[in-house]
Order: sequence, then structure tokens, then C-alpha cells
Amino acid sequence: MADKEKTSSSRRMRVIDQDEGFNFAAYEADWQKFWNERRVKESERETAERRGSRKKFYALSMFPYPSGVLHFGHALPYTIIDSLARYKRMKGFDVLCPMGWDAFGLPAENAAIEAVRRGEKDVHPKTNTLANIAHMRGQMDKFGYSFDWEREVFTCKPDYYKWTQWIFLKMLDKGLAYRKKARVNWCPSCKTVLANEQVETIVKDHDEFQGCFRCGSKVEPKEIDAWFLRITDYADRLLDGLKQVEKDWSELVVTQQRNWIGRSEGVNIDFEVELRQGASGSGPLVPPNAAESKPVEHARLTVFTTRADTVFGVTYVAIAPEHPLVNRILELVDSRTHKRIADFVEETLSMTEMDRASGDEKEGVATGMYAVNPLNGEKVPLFVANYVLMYGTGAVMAVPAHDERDHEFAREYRLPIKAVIEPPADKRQTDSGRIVDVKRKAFCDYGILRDSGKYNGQQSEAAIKAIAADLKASGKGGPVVNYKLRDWGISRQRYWGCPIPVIHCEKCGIVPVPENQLPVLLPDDVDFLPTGQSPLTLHPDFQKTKCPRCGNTSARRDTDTMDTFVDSSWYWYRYTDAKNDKAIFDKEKAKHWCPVDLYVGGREHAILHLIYARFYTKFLHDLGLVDHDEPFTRMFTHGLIQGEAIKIVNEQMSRYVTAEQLEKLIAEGKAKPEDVTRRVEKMSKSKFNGADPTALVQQYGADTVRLCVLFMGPAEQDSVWDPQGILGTHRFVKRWHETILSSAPLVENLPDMDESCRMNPAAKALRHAAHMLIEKATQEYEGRYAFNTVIAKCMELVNDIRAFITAEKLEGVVKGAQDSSLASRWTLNEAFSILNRALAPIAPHTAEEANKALGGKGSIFDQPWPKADPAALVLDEVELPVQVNGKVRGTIRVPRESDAKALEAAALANEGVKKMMEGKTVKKLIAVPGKIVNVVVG
RNA sequence: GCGGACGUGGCGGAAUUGGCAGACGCGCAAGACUUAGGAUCUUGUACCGCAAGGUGUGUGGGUUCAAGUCCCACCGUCCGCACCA
Repeated sequence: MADKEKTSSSRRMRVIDQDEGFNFAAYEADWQKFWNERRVKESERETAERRGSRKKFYALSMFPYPSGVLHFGHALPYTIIDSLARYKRMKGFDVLCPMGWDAFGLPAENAAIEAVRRGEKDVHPKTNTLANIAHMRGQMDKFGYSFDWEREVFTCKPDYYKWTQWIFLKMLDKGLAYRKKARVNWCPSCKTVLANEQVETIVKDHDEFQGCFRCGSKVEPKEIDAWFLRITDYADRLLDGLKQVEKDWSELVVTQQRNWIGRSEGVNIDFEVELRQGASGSGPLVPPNAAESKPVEHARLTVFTTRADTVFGVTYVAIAPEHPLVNRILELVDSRTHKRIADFVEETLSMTEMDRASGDEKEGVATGMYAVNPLNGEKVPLFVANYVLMYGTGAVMAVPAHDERDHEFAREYRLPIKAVIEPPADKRQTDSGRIVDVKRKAFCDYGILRDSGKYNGQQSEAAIKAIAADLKASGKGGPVVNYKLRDWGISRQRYWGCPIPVIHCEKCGIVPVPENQLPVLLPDDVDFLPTGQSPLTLHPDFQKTKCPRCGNTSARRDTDTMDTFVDSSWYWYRYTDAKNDKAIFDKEKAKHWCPVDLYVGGREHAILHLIYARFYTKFLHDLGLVDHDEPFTRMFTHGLIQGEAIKIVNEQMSRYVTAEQLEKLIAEGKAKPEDVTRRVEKMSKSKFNGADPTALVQQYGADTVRLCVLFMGPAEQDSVWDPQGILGTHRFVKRWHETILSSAPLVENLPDMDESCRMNPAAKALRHAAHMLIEKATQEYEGRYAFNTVIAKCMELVNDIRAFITAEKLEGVVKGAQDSSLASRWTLNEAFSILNRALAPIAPHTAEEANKALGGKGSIFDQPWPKADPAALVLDEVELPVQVNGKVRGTIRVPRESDAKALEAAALANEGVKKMMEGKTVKKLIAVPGKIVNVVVG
């Protein structure tokens, strides 16, 4: 009987033919036009009115580099930020959700260079970039993103980079921008300098090396004059600031930032080096006695250590090849030692710092000089060693017994190993049960001091403090803090970037371009083919200028451009006042909108961009331009969407194929399953593992794609693109749309009613489901951001609604006040309304369409976010599981308020439970009201 | 080597506070409607078993009336850092 009913109703549900009735392309375009016109009108009455009493919400996603096409790496964050912006608007917030372009940078320049080499004419990075932007803007519009385009910023346009230059001048003024000769990382392929942060470890053909983050070429060291920003001055503030944000940023980002700053507390210890004429590093390492050779001079050598407690175990001292003392030593040593040191230094310095670090052999050269340990007066040999970096003081006291690196070096060069830390009782033995022996392996944990004079018997921690204090008292060192963070090199010898606004004058030196002459325009007519020097040096006029200070006409402009990370270190402030041509931004406007409430972006920027952005914020704060110290209250890092690449390798072929090609090849016997490897990799055309979001929008509609990227899994997690998966969300959008359109007549012209109307149990259940959805959706949009689970709940509600319509036999229009189905219709209407609003942030077009179909006027975004009725959230009766010895054996239906006693009685009366209890006695009864009953029998 | 995250059906994933594991979706199977179906609808779908029932959240142990969730040890995958003294 029930089956008959279902069949007839499912037929009725099919009233709307899918192909003709579901024209998502048309309605999506209509609504986009509608929103667009509205937004423009709204922005006209901007500011004062808008900034009224409503609370603000600044929703920001990292602006893209205009690479030319929108890909999945963009679709996810923009869908997240747009959905949350729309949600917040429904919650009554005044929302700022802008978009712009990180438009300077190498790819555009490289593309132009390639084009020139191919012989194309009229190619220019600017043309590429602007064309790419126009194209990507069109693609974004098709997604229905509600960005504030009136505030669009382009980092490559003079009205923006004028202020990038302005900040630079302020830094120069405060001594935070400076020029120095530096050994830099040079990418021979991009022909430019890379910041330390832009160099990464690359593994290729089992070879590990330090490479360019962009093109993967092996980086080389190069000495060059370059501009640096003194970010290290802000190290402590950058570290402290993390405490403010750590609970609302992903833990990973915070730890990475912390590690990058790399604060370490230690002790500086001054050793006195006896420099002797004609010293020799060959032969036995025995300090000469005073009679043999007098030192020509004494030099102070400061070492940095975190383990001052081991200072009595020092058996040699080592300095970095870059250490300033090396030159003086070279002047004094005998010719053989001179050659050995000089060769060694040259060889080591020809490697990049990072290659040197990844080399596995520790090497060094004895200098023939000796250093005096200030605590025990011992003389120990001084080495130049490749494993010592110019970190801290560039010199270390070596304690082979208690430091692995020193241990390795000491064994290599047969240097003494002297134990001065006794392991605590529980660490006397190694994991394999052997007694700890420092001859075999360094013991690096804390312990108790021995053979350390007056510090004998102290714990390491206490000894470190005591020794530091004593050193300070005697003027031979003291506690000190070091950082791994280095100053930020921003000079780039490339064309497509922001010019550095300074002038070099023979008489006055470095002279800032006066503020009223900003911006220093980047000329268009430049030969940008890479030569290794800045393309701007080749421009006929760019350099020529007058010194603003002395008027000297042979002064010339700086020809380097800035690292593009500079451009993006302050852009979110410009959005708050994007068209201001008098100032970088209006302080009041920035104060109103900032800090950013939610910043969405990829993990790849966890260190670089975020640390620079935070640095700039602190600087703007110090200038008095912003009142906060941290720019992004909450940072949400989304995952990467990758694709599964299928590769076939056998005698006939070695190539990537699509899933269809694979099927065909296997069917034809041209490939065997064992020839196939599947790997999840970054989407790429050549690997056939990508998907073009714009093509998908065309095929399935924006709402489908938006839902799809969020439904794939938790947004912060990486996921693998499944071409089938989109069908699921597409079906859902259709079902939702169709259900509402075909059922709208059921709820037309409903008389006024409220939740007090008499609902049958099915209606109460539906109402419960709808209001639970409000709770769920609110929670997720408010901050948990597990959008996949909201979508799942919405799908459930659609299923519930359809089942409800069928079960209640709701048909036709409202038959007046006597209609017995009024309460059910009212419930249905409310469920529709809740469903549409819950989905509106993610699938706005269909939500608008559904709202209109139900007679809604204007936009669904004018409606308030729904509020759950507490009464609807609880059911009169609940179904509880009953366990016997921890296994579910039945369920009981009981009134919601039932206490433990009632639950126990109901549980024991349950048939399934009784059956399992036969012949056994009840040992214990646990009844948790609202949760579960467990009967323990034995 | 150090640090972090993760491990649940054929697949993506859910289970937010220790309380019915597998929501929702994909895929698959059967059926309905169809000239047709990558459309739509219905039903089923963790595994073993005809069934009763048993087993089950990487492995092994533990705590608990009750463990995907808490504790201990191990295995595996991914990511980050990597001579920072």
C-alpha cells in the first residue's frame, strides 16, 4: 500500500523536467546581475551611513598572483571567504570582503621573455598581467563571489606602489632599511637574488640541494650590494605577538613562525686568543710554552653557547670561515698553514650556506693558535671549521663529550673528549642497556656537573645561570639572546617590480626620493631580457636624475626593484581606502575595518608572507597609522586540492593517461594493471589529473562547484579531486531546486500561524530537524568551518522534507482555514525557509531562486539569519539504545524527561534485552538520562 | 635526526563533551519510468555467515559499565625543520 503511494508521489515530484526546468545558467546569470547592480548602488552611499551602528567584519582571502587562469587553488579559499562574508551579512554585520591582485612578479616577466624569444612582438609584462587580470576577474564573477570590486587594488599600478615606496622611505628614515654588501642566494635561471625564505630544499634524481622556490634551479652564492629591512629588530615583538593569535591560528603556522624566528637564550663567553707570529697548524696540538714564542697580541673571541654548564669540558674552539678573526690569523701563520686555511675558507665559502649545511662531512683546519678558557685557564686549540655558521658570534666552544657535532669533529681529528656532565640516575644507561660512555657517543641531556671546579655537583640549569652571572660579573660575557631570523633582503635585479625610491649621489651618498616626487614610475620601455644586472640600468633615462640634496646632475636612481613580498605586506590596509591619493589610507577608515577578522589562505604562506605582513603591521603601528599590533585576528589555512595522476610504464609507453584512456588501454591489452602507478600530485595539464573550475561552472553551475569544493572534506585538509564527486552535489542542487519549485504551491497563501499550532509527530520531527540544522549551520559558519558537515545536514533536510511531503500526502493548494493539513504546511514552509537560508552563503544563486519561488521579495540576503527555537530543538520522546554487557541489544522509546529509574524499568522490559539476560543475574545497571542504558549481567 | 599531523567500508568522509561506529555523498547492485540515459525515482550496500549470531575504527596492551575518542608501546603515511652551538 505504502509503495503505491510513493510511486504516485514520486511521479508528481517529477513534474518539472530536469533538462528544461533546471536552467541554472540562466538564473545564476540573473542573480549575479542583480547583486552587481545592488552592490554598485550600495557603494555609492558608502562610509558614514554604512559605518553606522552595525558591527564590522573584515573577511579577507589572500589576493592572487594573476597567473592567467583561475584554478582549484583559488576556488576553495574564495568560496570559503565569500560564503562567510555572505553569512556575516545575514547576521547583520557590515562586511568588507575585497579582492585585488598581487600583480608584480617574475612569472609575467618570464612569460614575456619567452614570448620575445619566440619572436613575438609587442609583448610586455604589463600587457600580460592586465589581460590575465581581466580574464580572471571574469572567471571570478561566474562563481558569484560578492567581492567589493570598488576597492580592487593592483600592486603593479602607480597609485598602489607609490605607497609601497612611501613605506620604504619611512623605513629608511627610521634606519630600518639599509644597504649592505651581502652574500646572497642567487638563482642563475631567474637571474635574481632570492631571500633566505625563498630558498628550499629540492630533491631531484636522488640529489638534494638548495634550490629556487620558483624554478627549482640550484642556487649559488653571490656577493652583491643589496637593500635589507631590519626585521630582526622586531624579532621579539613578532614572537610575542604570536601569543595573541595562537588560539585562532592554526597551530602549524604558529609553530613554523616560532621556529623561523628561532629565539634561543644562551651565554656569551669571552675566550682570549693568543695570536703568535709564525704559528703552525701542523703537528701535535700542544700549546707552546711561553718561553718558546711570545704572543704578538691577544684577541678577544666571544663564543655563544646554550650549554654554559659544559664549559669545563671544552677541548677546542672553532670559528666559522667567515669569522673576522680569520683574516688576522692568515696574516700571522706560517706559509703552509696559511695555504691550508685559505684554501679551506675559499672552498667552504663557494658553497651556499645551505649546501654547506647539508654536506655530511665535518671539516676544519687547525690554526696553530690557542684560546684560553676563561673559567679554568686551560689553553685549547683554535680551528676554522665548516660546521660553524655565522650564527650567534660565529664562534663556538667545542665540548665533544656533550655535543654531537663537536663529538663527530673531535673523533675525526682525534681531539680529546672530556666528560663534565654526569647523567642523572635514570639516564646512566642507553636504550640498549649500555652504560653511557661519552667516548662512544655524546651525552647531550642535562645532568650534574663534575670536574668543573666550584660548580661541581650543581644541576645543569642552575650551573648555566651561575656561570652566566659569574661571567658577567667578571666582564667576560654573560647571558644573551640570539635569533635565527635574519634581516630581509629585498633587492631584486629584475624589471617587473616596484622601483626602490632612492638616489645615489657621489657627494651625498644615498638620498631618499622626496615624498612629493613619489611614485618613482617604472618605465614601460625597458629591455627586460635577463642579463644578470637590473634591466633598469639599461634604460636610457631612468637612472638619470638630479640629487635632491645637492642638485648634482650626475646622480642616478637605484635600479633594483623590490621583492614582491614587499608589495603584499600591507595591501589589506589599502582596501580600506583604496582610492585615496593623498595618503596611504585614512587612519579612521583603517581603524574602523582593521584588524582583519578572518584571513583565509594557503599553508605555503605560513612563514614568508605572514611574517612580513606582521612585521609591516608593527611598523605601521609604530608610525601611528594603525592602532593594533597584529593584522589578522584569525587565520584559516585551507588545504590543497590535488589530482590523482595515472602513469603507465611498460615496454611500449611511459606516460600519463586519463582514467578513460587507462580503461581503454587495459581493455585493448596494451597495458596491464601492474604497469600502472597512481600518485596524488599537484594538478597539472600534462598529467591529466587536473580540473578546470571554470569549465565545471559552465557545465554544472557555480552553486554546484561551490558546494562541491566545500563538500570534499574539511577545508583545512588536503583533498584529492574526484571527477565523479561533483555529480553528487549537482544532483543535490537539482533536488533542492526541484523540490522547492514543485512544492511551492503547497505552501502558498498560508494564513498566519505560529509554532503553537498543533503539529502531528511527523511535523514535529521535521521541525526538529530544521531547527537542528540552524544550530549546526550557525556553529560551523561561526568558526568551526567544517562546511562539509553543514552541507550533509542540508542534504538530510531535503531528504526529510521529501519524505514528509510524501508521508503527509500534501497536495494541491491551501484549502482555507478549515484545511486539516495547515500545521503540516506551515512546518513545511518553515523548513523550506530555513533550508534556503542555511544554504544561501554557500549556494547563493539557487537559494535566491528558491526564495523567489516561495514568494520571497528582493534578496534572500535581506532576510535575517534564522534563530533556532529552543522548544523545537528538543523532542517529547527520545529513542535510547540499551546495551547488555556493552553491546546494543535493543532500543527504548521514552519521554524526554525520563529519569534513571524509568529508563532502567523500560530497559529491562525490552524484548531484545530480556533475551540476552536469560539465566543471568543483573550485576549492575547504568542509566544515563538522554544517552544510554547499560545492563551488566553475569 | 628533531618536531608536528594523520591512520575509520570499494572511495571521500561523519561521529564537536567517553555513550547506537560508518551520517552525508560517490561507487556498486536490484527494480521503476523510459526510444535512449553519465537524467530521475524506489530499495539495498562495513565484513563473515543460509541464519541465529559473530567480528570490526593501523598493531599490541591498559583504564572504564561503556573507547574511533583517554593512557602506554609499536607500525605506517604525510608535512615541516634540519649542523642555529
